[in-house]
Amino acid sequence: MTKVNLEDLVSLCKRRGFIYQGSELYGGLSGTWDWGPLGLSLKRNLTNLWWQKFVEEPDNMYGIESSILMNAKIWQASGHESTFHDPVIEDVKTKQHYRLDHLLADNKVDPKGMSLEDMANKIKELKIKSPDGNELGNPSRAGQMFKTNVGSVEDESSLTYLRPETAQGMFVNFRNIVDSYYPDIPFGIAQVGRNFRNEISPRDFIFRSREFEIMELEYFIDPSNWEADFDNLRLKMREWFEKTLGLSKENIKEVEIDKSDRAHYSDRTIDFNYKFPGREDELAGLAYRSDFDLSNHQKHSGKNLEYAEKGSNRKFLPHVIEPTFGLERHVLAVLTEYYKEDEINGEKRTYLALPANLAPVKVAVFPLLKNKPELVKYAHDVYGTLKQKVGLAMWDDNGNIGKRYRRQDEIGTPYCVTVDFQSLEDKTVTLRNRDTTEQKRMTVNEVLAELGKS
RNA sequence: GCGGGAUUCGUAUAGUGGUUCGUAUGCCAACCUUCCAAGUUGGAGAGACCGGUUCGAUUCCGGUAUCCCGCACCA
Repeated sequence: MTKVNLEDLVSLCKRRGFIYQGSELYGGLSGTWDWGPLGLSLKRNLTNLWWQKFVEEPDNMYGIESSILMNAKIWQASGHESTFHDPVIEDVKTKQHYRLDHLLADNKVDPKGMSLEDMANKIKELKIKSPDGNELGNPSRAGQMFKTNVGSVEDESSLTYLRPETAQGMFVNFRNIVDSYYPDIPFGIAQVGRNFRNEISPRDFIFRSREFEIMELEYFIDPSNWEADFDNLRLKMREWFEKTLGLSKENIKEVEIDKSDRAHYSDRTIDFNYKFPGREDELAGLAYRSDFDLSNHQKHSGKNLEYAEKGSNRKFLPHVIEPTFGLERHVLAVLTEYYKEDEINGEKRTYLALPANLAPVKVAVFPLLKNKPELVKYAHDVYGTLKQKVGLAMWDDNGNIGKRYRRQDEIGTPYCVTVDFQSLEDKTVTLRNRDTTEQKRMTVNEVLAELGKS
């Protein structure tokens, strides 16, 4: 198995036009990434596959797209306004920052519900020192939500945030979906969207950035049998990783999150970790959120969010199971999984063994020789036909045939079609397979059939 | 955010207080080439940014930005 290191991936992504550093021309902006044509194509293919599997295939899923700017009250109700601003305190000597609430918890004080001042006072009162044994200074909050103002006046009343998660968009539309469709429980609301978090230190290429996309599902259930629903979703997620994306079992690890690390309202949370280059970390998660979100919104909005069961008098707040998928992390996982090296005639070859439904370019077409107009002309015709039918096709007549194959290998194009002299006589072309490098001679129609299979 | 290191053509690198910043590869063009990075010729392309020292700075110094490694943070 080929071992990948992150630098090789970053270099390939930049060189071949997958992913660039954000604002690069002006020295960059930490934690932002710009997607080039191939990266975007890969990302969209991935999103489409996800949408197909989790939204279109089942018949109880409702896809939505909620706005990034939302009423600030939503972030109060969800608890983000308080918990997404981590309280920290400074060691006056080392200038290190420590989590204020964690220090208190370590000293057997429950920080829940305490204001920043209360917590700081408690530190003074108990004469708590930093882990290095130094005095602690002023408390502050490490803000994780991007603030902005809606309207022309910039004051408290116009303040809101760029959403730090997509989930609330689904919860606040729960009633809309019920009113429009009145689906039977269980049903799900799904969306793919951008999120913004002012991370302290974005790291590891696109793994942790300040602006990122999440593919997410809120599955509304009857709480009486949540374990079964949870397990079904867990299996479905495994199917997605292993069957749809073809990620190998050894690279995916399910991790049960301990009660102490779980949100207090959750009875079960699983992380799906992937073996990224140099580290194993979270790719997706599955959390049982109980009725935490709906009951909070019911309380804060004052609106009744109960679901009235059909054919009975029962009314209840559905519980929620939430599968979450980091889109950029999926791109990184897929690149990691399919980055391969082998040898052809003693020369190293780098290629992306991407499944055809993920590959940014499905097929490339070349004339065997560039300086023979009749070859070029016919190859152009073939290219035109394929492009019309397949869409994601690429033309290349640069250098020699070997170079073109290698170039396509590196961006993961599964098939290359070459027009040679025999093509002019019998209208056949060669179809070259990326992974085996084998070639088969066939007509253009047969090529289309072959492409249609994958 | 803290500590350490780094930043030179797209990529990977070399070297230098003073003439035109070298190389490989990639890229572009021409020629050549009848299937896996062949060859020839030509071409474009670089010292992150802002200051300071100096007659002169890509080189030395400071700041900023970004990246990498640790810590911390996040999930």
